[in-house]
Amino acid sequence: MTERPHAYLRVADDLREQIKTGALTPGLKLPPQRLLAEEYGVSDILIRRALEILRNEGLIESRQGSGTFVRERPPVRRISMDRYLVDSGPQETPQTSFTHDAGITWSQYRLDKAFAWIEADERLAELFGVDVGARVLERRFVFYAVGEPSQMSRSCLLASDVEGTPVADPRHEPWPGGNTGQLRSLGIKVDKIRETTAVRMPTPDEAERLGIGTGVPVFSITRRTYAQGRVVEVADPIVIPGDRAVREDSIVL
Amino acid sequence: MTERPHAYLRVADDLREQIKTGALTPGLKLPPQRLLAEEYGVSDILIRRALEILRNEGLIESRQGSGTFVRERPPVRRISMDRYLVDSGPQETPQTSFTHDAGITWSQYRLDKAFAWIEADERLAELFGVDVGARVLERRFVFYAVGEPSQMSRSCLLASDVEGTPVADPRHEPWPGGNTGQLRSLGIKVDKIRETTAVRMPTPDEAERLGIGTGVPVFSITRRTYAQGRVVEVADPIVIPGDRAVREDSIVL
DNA sequence: TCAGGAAAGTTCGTATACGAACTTATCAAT
DNA sequence: ATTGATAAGTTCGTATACGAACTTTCCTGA
Repeated sequence: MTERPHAYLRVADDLREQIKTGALTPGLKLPPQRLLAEEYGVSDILIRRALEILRNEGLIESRQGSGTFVRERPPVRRISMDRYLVDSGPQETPQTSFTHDAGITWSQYRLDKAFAWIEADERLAELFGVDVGARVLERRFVFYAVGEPSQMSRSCLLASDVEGTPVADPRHEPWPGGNTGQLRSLGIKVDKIRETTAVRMPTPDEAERLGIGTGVPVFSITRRTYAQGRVVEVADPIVIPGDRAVREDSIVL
Repeated sequence: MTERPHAYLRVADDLREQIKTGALTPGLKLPPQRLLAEEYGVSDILIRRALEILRNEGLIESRQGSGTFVRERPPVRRISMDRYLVDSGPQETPQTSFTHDAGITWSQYRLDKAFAWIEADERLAELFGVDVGARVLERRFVFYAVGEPSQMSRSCLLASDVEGTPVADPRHEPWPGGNTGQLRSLGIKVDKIRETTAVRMPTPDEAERLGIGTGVPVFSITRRTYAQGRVVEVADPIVIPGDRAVREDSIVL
């Protein structure tokens, strides 16, 4: 690391180094900004800038009125397209794509849900391949694994497919077998799933619901579920905290 | 968007909105901070904070002594595992997985490279499935598409495979057909590729090389290339700016 | 006409300062 | 012993201020 000309960068570099090497261990509380300013011999505003940089990098977390802490690294969850195989497979034990990925059992699983009938806006209509204004069942979920929020999503189904069926009834969630299971109960056989994965910073709302700092990036996945050549389900977006998940993909040539 | 209690967030929101809606078009120069401060009726330091947020989001770019400009939005690049099919396919026109993804021709493609012989550290050894300390050819690349840096990576090959071959000679980069082509030239037939995709904030170094703000998240991909059941190449990490790329994946049930 | 340099404009680094908002620790009163 | 109020500690929002470093414009002089 070459000598930095700017004091706040030097401070940031130094603290980052200490965190990376483990001199500052996760969960540890940093000295108050007052002290840091004194130690480094710079004004408080430079300390604040340095801390903001580290906060953006996801290395630290500030709690107002309490202090600044080195962030804990939560366990990693592996997301793979294979999870959709369990949805459609035999159901010895109840599972969904989510429980599969999170590596948890049905009983450690919980979700918040909110159903609504809406009209497809431009984006949704394009994803579905239907006209704008088409009636759609919008289902918003927040998934918890062992109490920790670890995924939220908005999943949509066409009213023409599900209106008046048990699938449209929130009380049946969570549904063993997940989306694919639900669709199968309607006689719709899912044959292809496409996902578009983007990465971005969370909205303030997402950050709060997922219990992450606003400096932690997220996966934002758009999923299209196909059956007989048409789109039967659209999830847009599926939001997953980036600090506790990785995608796994493979190709055989 | 609800009313924000904090002035600098209001300013940032307002400017962001103007950029998103196109009221401020790419390339345009913003009013100087002095004027902005006056317009919004806040002190200059709040303007600076607001601008820093937008800079981190990759929306604007400040040139010292000159002004602050709305950034040009680079086109979105789609990353899919399909790109590895090109590598191994017939070579009518030279291509690599990178040119395929970026949707560019060979001539719009350029890369910086740096080769070195190193000894495998713990992580690398585990990825390869060899002993720590094994000799490895480390190749660092920065890929440019139409002049814009859009990917950087560290790709490693085992010395036992490549030492003394043309593949180990930097002058042969870029190699038509990419990694797979190189390995084929050594008589190694790639049969499987696995990728682990994480999302995180860029290191300061990565942000600089990729020309992104430190607030723009990146894809960090670890790739393992297999042939006959062993790992013949490891790319760790492949770093791709999150503001100009999305992953595309699909599964057929 | 052209080169050189000064002047103006601009972002950026940095300091001091004060109070608001929030959390934690302390201590007193019931 | 439990509760409730108070104080201390801490981050955060915000203001003013000055000069450094850099870029662009413009003017001067040959």
